[in-house]
Amino acid sequence: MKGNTTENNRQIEPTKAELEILQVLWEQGPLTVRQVNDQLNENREVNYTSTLKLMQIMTEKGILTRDERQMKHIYHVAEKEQTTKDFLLEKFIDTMYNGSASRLMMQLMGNKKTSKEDLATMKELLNKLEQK
Amino acid sequence: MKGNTTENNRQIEPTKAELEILQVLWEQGPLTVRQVNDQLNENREVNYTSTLKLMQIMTEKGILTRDERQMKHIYHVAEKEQTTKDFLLEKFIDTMYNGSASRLMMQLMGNKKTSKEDLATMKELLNKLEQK
DNA sequence: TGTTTCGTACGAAAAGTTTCCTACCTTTAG
DNA sequence: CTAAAGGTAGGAAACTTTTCGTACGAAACA
Repeated sequence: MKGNTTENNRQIEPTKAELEILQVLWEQGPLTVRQVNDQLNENREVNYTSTLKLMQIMTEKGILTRDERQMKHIYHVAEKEQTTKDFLLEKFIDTMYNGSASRLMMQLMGNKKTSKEDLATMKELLNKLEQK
Repeated sequence: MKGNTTENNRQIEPTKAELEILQVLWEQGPLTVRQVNDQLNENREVNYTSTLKLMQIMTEKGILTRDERQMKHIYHVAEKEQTTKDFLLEKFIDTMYNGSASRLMMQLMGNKKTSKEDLATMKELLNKLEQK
């Protein structure tokens, strides 16, 4: 009931572990499994074949594509980073703030972790936007 | 490695289904399982005992507490709504925007789904904040 | 050339999450 | 008093996600 052939145009929601891999690829561009795995191992211990398997699955799902011309396959992210992030942000706002971006904004401003610099930057951005 | 006795002060991350239940309780205040289940069934079919089980698990985990004085137990959210949302938002910003709130902001402004009203509201909020 | 190292593929175990069946108790209606 | 309705508890099945063992081929190197 998930991967049917007729309606495959819907964004795929990456799992937690998949998102970790996406983050690495977003930051560092197309990489081999070895490179991704090394990167992941900076944070936590992961077996090479675990990362490999996950990236294979992601390729099946269409989240990644790969260049197989060399033995060391090179993996690319299929969608644009922005597209995926837009989708995830939207979903987050929907479930957490009933779809209201300004409600998220309010939360952000009340949050102790949001720095003054962040707030200043936001203001600047809004001003620039207004001038358009 | 999860529910040890010494270090239990860390925020618990609700699963997807758990979040659904939290949303109902956040909106409607303390409720019985029946009430929560009815609410969930407005969106999708869920068996009563599934909801019950989930809420029992959430109680074990400390996400919910319950008043057992009546046969129909009444479930409360243990943490303040804001506390949990702060936590989840922070985690989201960490994984998606490297911890930078203003980067999220930028994304928000570029997003087609963010309405003009939202942007206006945000600006207003920032102005108010500045005056303090 | 033989052996060690590094790569992919695949299946299945392990872990995590969600769903629901069954048992049994309490309350309510007849 | 009895039957039906509605409640909790617990275990196990079903599904999803994550991890890794094993097999096997290609490349590097002694």
